[in-house]
Amino acid sequence: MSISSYGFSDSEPERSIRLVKNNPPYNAACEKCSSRHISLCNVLDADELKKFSKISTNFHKNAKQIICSEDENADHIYNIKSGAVRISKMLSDGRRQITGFLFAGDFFGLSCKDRYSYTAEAITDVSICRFPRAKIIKSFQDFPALGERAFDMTRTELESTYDQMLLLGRKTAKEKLCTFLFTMWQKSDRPGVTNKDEVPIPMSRSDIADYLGLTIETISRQFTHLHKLGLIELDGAHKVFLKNPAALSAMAEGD
Amino acid sequence: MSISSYGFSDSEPERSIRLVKNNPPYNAACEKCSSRHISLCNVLDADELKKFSKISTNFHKNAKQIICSEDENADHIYNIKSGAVRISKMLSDGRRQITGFLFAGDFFGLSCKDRYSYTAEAITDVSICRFPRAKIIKSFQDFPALGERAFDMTRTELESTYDQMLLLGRKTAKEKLCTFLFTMWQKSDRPGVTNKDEVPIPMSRSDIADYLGLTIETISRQFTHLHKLGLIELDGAHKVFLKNPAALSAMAEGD
DNA sequence: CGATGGATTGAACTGGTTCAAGTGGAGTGG
DNA sequence: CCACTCCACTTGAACCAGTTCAATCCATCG
Repeated sequence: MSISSYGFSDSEPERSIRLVKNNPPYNAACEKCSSRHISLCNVLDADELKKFSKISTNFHKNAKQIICSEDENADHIYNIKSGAVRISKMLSDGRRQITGFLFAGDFFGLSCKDRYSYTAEAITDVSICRFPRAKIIKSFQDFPALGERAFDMTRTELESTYDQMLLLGRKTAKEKLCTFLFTMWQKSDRPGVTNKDEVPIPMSRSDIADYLGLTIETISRQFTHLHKLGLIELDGAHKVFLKNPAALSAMAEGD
Repeated sequence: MSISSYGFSDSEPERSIRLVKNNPPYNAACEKCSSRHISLCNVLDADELKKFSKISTNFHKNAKQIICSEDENADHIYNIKSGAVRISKMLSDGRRQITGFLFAGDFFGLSCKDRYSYTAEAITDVSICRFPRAKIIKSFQDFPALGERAFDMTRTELESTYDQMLLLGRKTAKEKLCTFLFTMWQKSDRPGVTNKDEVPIPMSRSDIADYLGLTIETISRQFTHLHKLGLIELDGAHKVFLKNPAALSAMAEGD
């Protein structure tokens, strides 16, 4: 990617990948970087990558551990190498909104303020790559393509929050769950998932509820309802098979 | 602003302006640019600004006119010079979610892929500055500070969509309206608004409803309710006086 | 002055919540 | 290997915040 494009290429690979299954996997390992920093590093050549890697620290977190907290100093930027992370905000009385689930290849922490405005927690055991804020900013200077890439990903993230606002504000419980399941299905074409109907659901019902603005009971009832409609099969609480992705997608939009 | 900061300055003027009243006005005219492109151009010097201005086209839209539509080719990026604009998404059956209201100084169209993912419509008569997409991308190359500024504003916008997701998913009708009114009050410290309690509400009840994920009836009832609590005074449908901004703010967070 | 259309108010209704009672699967320890 | 515990998940039933439907109000405008 040249600097001139500034991330505004007409073709938008990561968008189409999100919408169409069986394209190159959304979260495939970076071809250049064994650490799977696909999102950020796939614009760098081998030499640049070597330099870039030096500023990072790799670490693990077990499921349920906090990676960073709301109001903490925003000193680091994180890139997920494996596992799943939830990003959430809380009201003082404990009501929670999960703003997104992140997977291998996604990054977070690139906030515009000096403190994080959200909490990031491991859903599963995760492997994470961390960059000091100051150093990655320097890297954006050293490798302009990297900054462009970050900008590009930020714009993609912003677009998807608009979709989520439409979901939260205007969709019914059934439409919300259909949207969630269809999106998870689109993202599920990655290493370790062989059956093309199978969708792993790493998060709890409580997480899904807080992501969709519903309660766990409603989530559970809607799962049962979709099962009775023959649209999904359930295998425990964390594995779903989509029997008719097209119908699910249509239902997700209210059709 | 130097390129090295890449928009990640520790101090965040535009954020604090959003949160604290009586700071330098959020939407003040750009000191360098009579056209009030404050958001984008205030990182440019006079010469750069002159060059930058050449790629833009100025035009007007009357209230209720469409500026750009969902699924239209995203050929332009827009900067609002005066007036108010609503950004919305629709479901096929007509349910609408307004993702944001934009005012003088705000820009939009930058997050879209090759097609706009939302519709922008004039709420009031507006004066707008339009940049061809390809040319503004070239400008980001010519004036790196401009690209950094755009990145910075995009991240700020992303942060505020997280707040809106918390509102849509987890707040009650009363909390939603309090949040809306308090935010409008914070933004209202601009030319033309003299009384510090006065908050102009340019949008209709229907717009507020679609922004907060409610119905017009609920909006109307909550206005009446807040009035009965003595927190606001109403002067017609488009002017509100906040009698106790602090209490309104607390109520907005559920306290 | 009547027509128009947004805003308000009232009353019935309902989708989703809340509260409460099961169910089932994974882990533990005897 | 079974019994026991734990906890996430499911299911049921009552409830209610916000919607829906239906008047009515009221400011603006030709």
